[in-house]
Amino acid sequence: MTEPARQTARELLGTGTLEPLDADVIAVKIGDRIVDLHTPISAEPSELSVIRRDSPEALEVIRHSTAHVMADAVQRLFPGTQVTIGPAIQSGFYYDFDRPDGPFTDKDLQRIEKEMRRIMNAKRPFVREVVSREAAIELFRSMGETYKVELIEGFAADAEISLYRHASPGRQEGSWFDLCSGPHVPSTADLGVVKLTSVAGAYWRGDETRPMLQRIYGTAFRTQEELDRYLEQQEEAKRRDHRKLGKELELFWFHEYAPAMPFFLPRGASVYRRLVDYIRSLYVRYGYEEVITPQIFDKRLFETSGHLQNYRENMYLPVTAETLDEIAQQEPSCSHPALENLSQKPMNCPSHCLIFGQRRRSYRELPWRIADFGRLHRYERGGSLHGLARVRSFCQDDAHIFCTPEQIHEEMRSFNELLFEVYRAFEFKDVRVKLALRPEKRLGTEAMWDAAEQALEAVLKESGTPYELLPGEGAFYGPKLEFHVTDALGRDWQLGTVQVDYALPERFGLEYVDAQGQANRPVMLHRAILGSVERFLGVYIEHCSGKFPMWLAPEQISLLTVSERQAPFAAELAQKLRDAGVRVLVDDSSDKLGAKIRNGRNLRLPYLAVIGDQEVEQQSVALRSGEGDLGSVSVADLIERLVAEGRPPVAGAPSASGAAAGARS
RNA sequence: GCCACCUUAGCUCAGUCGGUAGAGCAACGGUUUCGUAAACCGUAGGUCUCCGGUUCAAGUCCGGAAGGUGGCUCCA
Repeated sequence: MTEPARQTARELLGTGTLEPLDADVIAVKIGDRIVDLHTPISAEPSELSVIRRDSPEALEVIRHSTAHVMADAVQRLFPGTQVTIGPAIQSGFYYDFDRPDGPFTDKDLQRIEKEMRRIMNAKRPFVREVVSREAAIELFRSMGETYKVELIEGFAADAEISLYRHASPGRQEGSWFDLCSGPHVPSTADLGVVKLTSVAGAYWRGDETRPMLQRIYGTAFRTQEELDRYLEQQEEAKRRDHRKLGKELELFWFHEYAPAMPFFLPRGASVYRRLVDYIRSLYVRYGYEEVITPQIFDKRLFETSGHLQNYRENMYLPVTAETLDEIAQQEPSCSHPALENLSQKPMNCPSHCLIFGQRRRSYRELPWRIADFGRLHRYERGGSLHGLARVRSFCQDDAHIFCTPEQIHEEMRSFNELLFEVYRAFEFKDVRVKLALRPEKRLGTEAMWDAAEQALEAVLKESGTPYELLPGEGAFYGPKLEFHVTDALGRDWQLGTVQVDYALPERFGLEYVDAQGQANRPVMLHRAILGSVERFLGVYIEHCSGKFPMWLAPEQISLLTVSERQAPFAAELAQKLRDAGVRVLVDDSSDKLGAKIRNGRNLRLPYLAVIGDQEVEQQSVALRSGEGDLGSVSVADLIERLVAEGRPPVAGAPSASGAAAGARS
């Protein structure tokens, strides 16, 4: 900060070497960094690009400044409330407060919003000020802002500490200020429209051992039209919500007697089964075998695997009546060890280790890929449950690959190919890859973790896949590659995963005999493509808005009669279609045609076929799809068409997405 | 788990100041036999999530529980 060349962007822009400063300029960009007009920088004017109020980057700055105005309003209305942090986020902004009087109500939000408008209407400038570390700590301490003091104390020794002030009506110029690195708009006049959306508790620094703060979420846009468009998008997201569609389309259901454990109704079970069958069909090509394993195990299994030591809080520990009686006899106040004699499995890997160890294994058997669609139970905390996306009872398209260390690379490559073939088939385009590294609670040596993490990273680098690192997020037995997609509401969910594991084979003492007759330890890869079938279905329902493609739809077509006279023809045609393997409904109710079409459309059926006297006469149907009227189609053509379109992506002739991988196996 | 909010018919939702339960859709019965997004008439459907409290009286007010919804670092 002693560098003499430093000037603010406002000064640089004023020199005439760039575009002249006008009222629409709210910040500049240097490379990827957004810098406001208040902050001194050492840069040449040529390195700057101007951010105007209508540039996409401006929104972030506007929202951050709006968060400041909100904090100002809150402290005016609720004296004694401490401010903490308030960043701009993807869809708006939030600010966390410590309010001694407890949470904010919806009424409070309205008052705050009103106060914010008053402050914004005053149209006063933002001002940046640099202070020394000592002065900053002294300042915030004297104000009783203990969170800010804690923040400053955590900064690097050489960090520049800045305050941002803006004026609010009835106060001295610049009297409200906040510790902040910016960037901020030049003036409150540059802000747009604001809407406070919700309140929520949030732990200080996301740490549940720290105080619970009150978070207020809001969003801000340049214009009312933009805000309205955003609100409309939110409405659309709600219409696609899989929990809503699950109910409307009678796909699945929950009952409080089995919290977070879905019941799949006939229509949902139909889709579910087809999903699993599709994965099974791929396993044939990719060289997997399927096993079926028990549900409940003696606790010794999970002691061996380490689950009881590392995963206990997520496990269901079933108790039999007999066990309960024993407990009652031995220990009236109930003892834990007895309760843990049996465990519901939370993962399939331990039983697969048992199977591997069932007999002597040869190197000729490796890589050995065993798949399992067993039902798993995991106790998830109440607050994290969400429709089908996070449940306590589910099944994965799970498989474990036992192989030699040399085979890891090829197995990873082949899995990657399989996974993207599947994601392409479901038309998931924005898949994000994350590499989760060793967690605090873990098995195995550092050398094992080094090797495993490197193996995963190598495949990513080789294929040129962009990825993000997640330190500390790996499974307790190995690092993970995670494949993430976004739901209709913008939430991020992990679907597929692949994990390299040296630890479990070690704990189970697994061995294979190599070509020299020596015993060797295999490596184990844990992998899933859909991840949990439940979650996948939930995310996919939102992805396709409940309009399942032909091969997944519970019913592929509904035959709609115009009047009673066509009922025999419809019944006859339905039977022909069923004989050809088509899933068909008949609507020969006394509803009028318009109502039948409406009902069929609301069910998101791929096809509707209208049958009136004319169609009976011509042995045809008047076909329509989600897109609209497709005209008259003969019975023979209809059957052919539905059968062809109803095939899953890889069952018969390879589709565009299946062709590349079809060469393998 | 923690913070806030929600829970009334199968679904979506009304229910005023505390005075004893309503609509639409769906279901069922009947009438209608109809040509591209909702025909008409009628019937039935309720432990107002559960437990407790206040009150002459509770869907409504208070406390607790269960289930659900949003959120719990995208770091000043």
